[in-house]
Amino acid sequence: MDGRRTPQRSAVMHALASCQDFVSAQELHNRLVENGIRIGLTTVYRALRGLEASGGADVVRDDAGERLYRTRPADGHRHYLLCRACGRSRPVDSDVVEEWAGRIAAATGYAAVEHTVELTGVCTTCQPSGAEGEPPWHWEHAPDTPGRARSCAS
Amino acid sequence: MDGRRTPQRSAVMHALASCQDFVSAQELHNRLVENGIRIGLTTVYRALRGLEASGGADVVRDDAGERLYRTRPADGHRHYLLCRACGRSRPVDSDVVEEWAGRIAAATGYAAVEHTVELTGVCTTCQPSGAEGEPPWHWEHAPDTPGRARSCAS
DNA sequence: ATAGGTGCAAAAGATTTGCAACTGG
DNA sequence: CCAGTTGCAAATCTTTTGCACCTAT
Repeated sequence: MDGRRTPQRSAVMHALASCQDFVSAQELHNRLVENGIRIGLTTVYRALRGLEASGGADVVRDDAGERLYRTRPADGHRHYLLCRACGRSRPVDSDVVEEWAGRIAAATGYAAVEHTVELTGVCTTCQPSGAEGEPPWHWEHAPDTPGRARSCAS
Repeated sequence: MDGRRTPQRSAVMHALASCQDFVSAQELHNRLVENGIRIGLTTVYRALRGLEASGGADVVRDDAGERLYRTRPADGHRHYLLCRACGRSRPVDSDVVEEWAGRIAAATGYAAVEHTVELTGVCTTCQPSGAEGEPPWHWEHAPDTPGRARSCAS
């Protein structure tokens, strides 16, 4: 029901797991190839889709509509706070929201209520020290590519 | 700062406003054309992009990554609960979430924290009466197209 | 053996962009 | 007038699919 075990899939799962942040299918594919792993982009997409379906990964969409994946922590359902500058993400405590969602469901009578919650901001490391208030950049793709400089374990 | 006033833009704004639910640029374009309004799809996209930028409309992405727009209520920032069966949406009280987001921001030190919150479920009208528990459909595109039957004011 | 997996090239779709013609103020 | 708009066609870009070939089990 969940598929066969193949080197490619293991590679994708491992690559995703070793990177504690959200990555796009294409980024993941690049890394795999750079690390000498022969794998097709299509396969990466399929593997990620499988993970998503089986609940093994969380997904968000960046502003451009691209899907970003991240291995889901063992304890299930999670929401994240992403840094718009460096792309790093961290799970946040979302009990309040879970309850809120449940209350809405009860109050409205809607069935099978699901929710999507995403937080984005600029982490302390990325904040232009000294500059108060809002930073000049406005949630576009980073000027050059500092935002794509997600290191992970390569 | 917000552009020139043209019949096309007015048409888009009016069409969007007269439809109290989320619509895609393409759907909106279809309706406009069906109503005898000559307008290019490109223009609809541009008008919606403008509205989004000026805060005149809220945007969500459906499961296929398509952008759906909805006129934003006069009182600003809002979150919605969408029915996965009929596509209808309703604003929900999200003070709790707003506070929660603020708290997270303060606790983590992240700056300029923004949030995205989407709730989806099956409204009472669409719930298969008699059938308890989870409906058989699993958040795919509706079997045929009952979900696209958003009436609005045509 | 054989159902499932893989990868290439091509298809699909939504959104954007180049550009020449048009128009609100 | 003329900067801002429009709309068509063509370009982008991510994700999916057709298909022939491979490989875990």
